[in-house]
Amino acid sequence: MGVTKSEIFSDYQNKLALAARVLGHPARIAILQHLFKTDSCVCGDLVGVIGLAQPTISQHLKELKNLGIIKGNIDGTRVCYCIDTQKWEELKELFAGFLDQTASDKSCC
Amino acid sequence: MGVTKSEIFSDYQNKLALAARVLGHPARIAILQHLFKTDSCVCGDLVGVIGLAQPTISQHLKELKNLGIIKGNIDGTRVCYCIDTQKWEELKELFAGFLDQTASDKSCC
DNA sequence: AACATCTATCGTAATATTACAATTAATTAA
DNA sequence: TTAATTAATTGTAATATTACGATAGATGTT
Repeated sequence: MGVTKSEIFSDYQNKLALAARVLGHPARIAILQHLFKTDSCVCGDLVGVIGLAQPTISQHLKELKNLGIIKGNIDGTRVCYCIDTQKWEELKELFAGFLDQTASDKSCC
Repeated sequence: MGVTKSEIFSDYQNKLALAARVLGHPARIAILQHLFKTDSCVCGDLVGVIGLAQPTISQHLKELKNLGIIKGNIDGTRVCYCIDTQKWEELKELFAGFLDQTASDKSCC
């Protein structure tokens, strides 16, 4: 065990959970915040800004890239990352659709 | 290692990541959807609705309760769960504040 | 070419998560 | 009281995640 039984859930449930899981680490939140803050794309200086080793940052960037919300551009020996605004909007809609649910007052608690 | 270095991140970053992590499992998404859908609070029939064993559901409910977004009410031998609407609004605001960020067009990618 | 710089990947250790069987605890029903 | 019902807890196995040292690969510099 220890493995999520994705097959018993809907595509929507899996998709939303996957996206939430990617946001579920402070380093990835910090990376995204930094990418939003700096107008120019950020490269390896994320390692300096956030206090984690280079391979760790690289690993987090990979997960963000896999989700699709950031893009990487090779620029010499450097790699320049930025938000994929299209995908970010999709992410926003995905979460909004879920979070906008409202509970009925018929609740027993 | 394998342990998140929470101490190097801000309270906001940790708080948001923690909340996202709780949403980061399809069973918990399914539980929340079911609680929203059924007007009356749901009890152990979550075990029937979702295809997981009772202790597993109980464990997921515990995490949702820890985050504060659901409440449990003891009703005989049963426990009745529902959304904590106040906390749900706070969660919505937390995510909205983060997701509403927009990237500048000065991006290099 | 030789060296420096930057990032990705590999390997691995420590820890966390997921799932469930078995059990316990609490309440209701007989 | 005894039995039945329901949910939480405990224990544990399988897997995933996090972090980083070491290394490789790619590009730029001298």
